[in-house]
Amino acid sequence: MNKQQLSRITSKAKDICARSGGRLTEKRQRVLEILLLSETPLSAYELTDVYGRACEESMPTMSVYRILKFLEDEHLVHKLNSTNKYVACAHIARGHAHEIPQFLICGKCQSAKEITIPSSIVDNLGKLVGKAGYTLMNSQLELQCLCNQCSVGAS
Amino acid sequence: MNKQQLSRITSKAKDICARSGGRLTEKRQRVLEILLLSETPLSAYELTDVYGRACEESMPTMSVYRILKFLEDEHLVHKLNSTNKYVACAHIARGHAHEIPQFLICGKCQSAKEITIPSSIVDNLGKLVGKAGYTLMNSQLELQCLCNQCSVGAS
DNA sequence: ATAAAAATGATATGTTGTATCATTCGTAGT
DNA sequence: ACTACGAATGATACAACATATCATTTTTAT
Repeated sequence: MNKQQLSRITSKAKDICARSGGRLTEKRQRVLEILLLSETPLSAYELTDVYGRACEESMPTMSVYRILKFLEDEHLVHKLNSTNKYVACAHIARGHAHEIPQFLICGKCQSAKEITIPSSIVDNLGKLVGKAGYTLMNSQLELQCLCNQCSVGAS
Repeated sequence: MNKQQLSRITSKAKDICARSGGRLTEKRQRVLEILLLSETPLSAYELTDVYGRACEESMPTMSVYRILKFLEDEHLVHKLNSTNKYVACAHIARGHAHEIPQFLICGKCQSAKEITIPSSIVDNLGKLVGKAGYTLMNSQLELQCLCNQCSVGAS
């Protein structure tokens, strides 16, 4: 991602926050940028480290958690529950309808790709869940995968 | 679950362990029984507490983790990654083909129901993942739901 | 009986996340 | 510009989840 793309995204992110009455402060923006630029999802503590090295000043982990919560509430960041790590939303630049995201997580290189599953599949899942006596509330799936690059290079 | 059912399951579990060269020791069996009898998934530390109260002797949490790992390896127990809790496999008594389980987790009462998703849906998911440049390695889904009982009683 | 292997205990520590109170920063109203 | 208020952040403590490592006990095979 180049600087122009990055600034386009953060600008869009500012709009999104403003529309909901929030503010994308400098620190929040920096945290978001770190996630946008990261090849892999990061834990809150990893983020703290990266922030400290990148910004010449450290931030308490507590603040990182707070900022992550803010960004999650704005749908700018998603948490991967299976790995306890955080990723920037892949849809900030375009419309950002914040549908429920699904993730493909490579078990080797840890990369995570955000995809949107066709509603037909989600509907089928919902029906199945209904038959089992439950109601689907949230369908953020996190699928353990191998990315093609890691598949090819596999020993 | 009554005593007879329980003993049928633990007997079956012993067979499963024996076939793979493992042993369902008394402590392992007790841990499994606690999970079989629990209404909800339990964390390792909750299990430690329950064990201590039920068995008149305490077990270090480290041992609980080891036993859980053993039981997971034998496919007698599953870990819910989204909640860091553990459940007994629902299929020990019958064939126990240990297919990949999926879970419906009630966000209100915390109950978890293990289901098997038709291979057609899993296949569709797999194709989708393939198009995105990944290979599906494991499809234990954990779906956040509301169970019917909690839906009805909802305020 | 004994040695080897498996299981468990004890202790320390690493990782993830929350609670709470203090302080700083931004903005609106005067 | 001043002030008061709320939002944001800092500092500190601690809770919950998990692993590393070495010691001890139990089981199994010879």
